[in-house]
Amino acid sequence: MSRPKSDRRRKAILDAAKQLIAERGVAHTPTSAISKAAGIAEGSLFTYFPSKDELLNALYLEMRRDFDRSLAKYPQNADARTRLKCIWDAFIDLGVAEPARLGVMRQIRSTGRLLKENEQPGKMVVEVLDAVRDVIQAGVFCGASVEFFVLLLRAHAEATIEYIVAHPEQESHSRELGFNLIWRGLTGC
Amino acid sequence: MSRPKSDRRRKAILDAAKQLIAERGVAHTPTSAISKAAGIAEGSLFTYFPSKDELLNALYLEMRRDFDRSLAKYPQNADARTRLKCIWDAFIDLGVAEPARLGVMRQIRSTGRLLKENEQPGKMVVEVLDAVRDVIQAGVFCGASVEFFVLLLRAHAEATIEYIVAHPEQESHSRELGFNLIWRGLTGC
Amino acid sequence: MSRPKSDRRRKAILDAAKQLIAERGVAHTPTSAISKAAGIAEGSLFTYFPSKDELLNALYLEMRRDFDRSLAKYPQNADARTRLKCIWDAFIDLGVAEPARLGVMRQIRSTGRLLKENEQPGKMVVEVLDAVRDVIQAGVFCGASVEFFVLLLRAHAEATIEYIVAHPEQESHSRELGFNLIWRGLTGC
Amino acid sequence: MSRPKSDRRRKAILDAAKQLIAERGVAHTPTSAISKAAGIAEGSLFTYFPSKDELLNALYLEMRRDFDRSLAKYPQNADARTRLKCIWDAFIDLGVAEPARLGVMRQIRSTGRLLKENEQPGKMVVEVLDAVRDVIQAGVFCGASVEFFVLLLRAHAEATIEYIVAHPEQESHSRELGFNLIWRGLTGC
DNA sequence: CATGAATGAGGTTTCATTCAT
DNA sequence: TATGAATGAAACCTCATTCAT
Repeated sequence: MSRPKSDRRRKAILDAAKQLIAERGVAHTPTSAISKAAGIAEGSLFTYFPSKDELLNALYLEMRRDFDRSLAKYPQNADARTRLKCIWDAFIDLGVAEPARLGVMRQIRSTGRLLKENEQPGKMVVEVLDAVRDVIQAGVFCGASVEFFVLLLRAHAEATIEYIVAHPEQESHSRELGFNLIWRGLTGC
Repeated sequence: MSRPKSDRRRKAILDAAKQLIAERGVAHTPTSAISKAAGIAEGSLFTYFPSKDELLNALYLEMRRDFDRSLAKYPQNADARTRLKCIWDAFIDLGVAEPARLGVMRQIRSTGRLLKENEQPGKMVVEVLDAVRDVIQAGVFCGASVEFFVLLLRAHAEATIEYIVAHPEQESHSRELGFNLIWRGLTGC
Repeated sequence: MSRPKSDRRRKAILDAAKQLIAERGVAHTPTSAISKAAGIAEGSLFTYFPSKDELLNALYLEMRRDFDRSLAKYPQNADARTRLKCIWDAFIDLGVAEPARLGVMRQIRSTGRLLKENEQPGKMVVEVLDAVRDVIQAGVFCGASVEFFVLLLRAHAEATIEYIVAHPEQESHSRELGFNLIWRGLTGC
Repeated sequence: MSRPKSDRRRKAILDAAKQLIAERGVAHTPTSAISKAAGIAEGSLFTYFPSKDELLNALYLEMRRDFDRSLAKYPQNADARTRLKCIWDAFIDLGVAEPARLGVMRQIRSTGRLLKENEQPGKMVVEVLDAVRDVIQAGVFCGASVEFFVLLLRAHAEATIEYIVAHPEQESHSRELGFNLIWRGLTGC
């Protein structure tokens, strides 16, 4: 249970994995390639992660923590629109800063090998739920399922990121447009 | 003169592939499992598809044809809302009828081994572009990029399908809700 | 035991096999390629030859018959030099006319799957033995093994063919040179 | 730091390959048989040689080095006959010591998968060219192509080896006979 | 602990041969 | 008889994981 010697190495492995998976896909990223890219021996990888699956899980968890960290200065008491916009911006920022991230997370999720313990919702998800709940209660969709809207919101944001990555020159415009569209959809104004 | 290459077998292979990939992912679906599930010998798969990649391509193409077929009675001359709703419903119908479909298509796309010829847009994509163009020109987002909205629309629809699959009892409600939300977002009414 | 229907087809198969084996080697010449090149169905090949090995054997036999046929007008009663030169020329002619021949025969021999019955010596070999015997008895190597000299002679001739094929412009010269050299070696004059 | 790649194992693989190929031919020698005969796991073969082709290349190279090593004490400054006889004896010695060698080399060459870098001539070939050049210039064949004679010489020597292997009791006699014959052929004395 | 050679199950694909048509 | 789809035993090779050093 004692943490392995070097945290630097552990990070190097996760970084290498993230990059390679983004470039080539989980299926075409052997552990040997990861350890090589991380500058360690093939076997050493397994002193940091007992199996490839556990490495993927750790990577997933790590990336989700990034999201939660991005909400450090979250305006807990602001009105719903402000809070939602804050989450939206944080999400878009992270996605644009490292476009690989969402793709890698999706890939890992789609392998169906995420351990149960990693499926508990992160802080960002919780906050989104909260903000969306407020919005709904006030609007024409009052009574509808919060989970549904959260799903739509995430899909919306991911599509926005995808578009921004493909057309970086329209970043600020697209970011506002995307948010306005979903906000108008939700609230009618 | 000889036993003809049977369409039933070809279909059986594609069906088996679709189901197994949906359940286990492309990477964990060996051709041996596909041929076994299709009830044929391992080698026979390769008389129908020269390689696993070509099988995946054929599967992808087949599924996209389903989409285009679903637009058979498309009201070409109706107003934009009617047309968009028609596409929306067709998309949701297909997705709900076979939830695996979108996941499988995404997986195949993400393998990066789609042949070029399969990347030309299907009929559905073309029609969506058309309808969205009309909507935008009439609204407050006039001047914005059509591609962006199409991206958003697809993301929106896929999220809706995901939710319906998870909560089938709310199908018709969610379907309308999803469409109304994006429509309101787009048009303001 | 009844000979299969069409001799033309049988010949087509053997010709296709010869050519493909010459170009690509036995190991890289599947029966499917042979039947395709011969213009028949995959299965049909096996109505003419019960197995790939038997096809190779038949091909080998066929080629050896070419050698024997080339000795049709053999001057049985001429002096040893004349006879040996006649064999030499016939051998070189065949080899140069179809350089693939010797290579294919060697390949088939080296598969180690020649049936015993095909290993009996052809007419050419018999005549060579005879002629060489005469030469030896008259010369300084009197008492040496005939088989040895036959081996040397064949090796010599094959090397000559190889050289001629690579340098066709020196054909007649090389052909004489080769023969003179071995003749001088054998007889001293 | 870790278990070093063992030269013993590498040699065992090459030896196993040589023997099996000699017995059964390249085409009927799967890598699995080689690794089994070498006493290692199937996969281990590929830590020493990245592919079957590279193994064959290495084997070829190794065998050719044997030839060059056999010329260690080559009498560079002796007269042509002495030098040629020295080469002849070295060649015959190696061939007789391991009759498989020439056959294996020929097989590997005939696969057409020799890497380019392995096709540069070895020391033995160079020396033969040199010696033969001297002989020719002095004799009646003055003006003829050196390459041709080298070809003949090799063919001659290989045939001699073949005969010796089949009739070991006549080794020393056949060896002299073979050389004398080609020498007389070349020089007339 | 770090290393990288060793392992062997499993993946895709080929191909001689059989057999339904 | 001719056809070519069907078969399944290998073939070559990859890769997560173990283990000697």
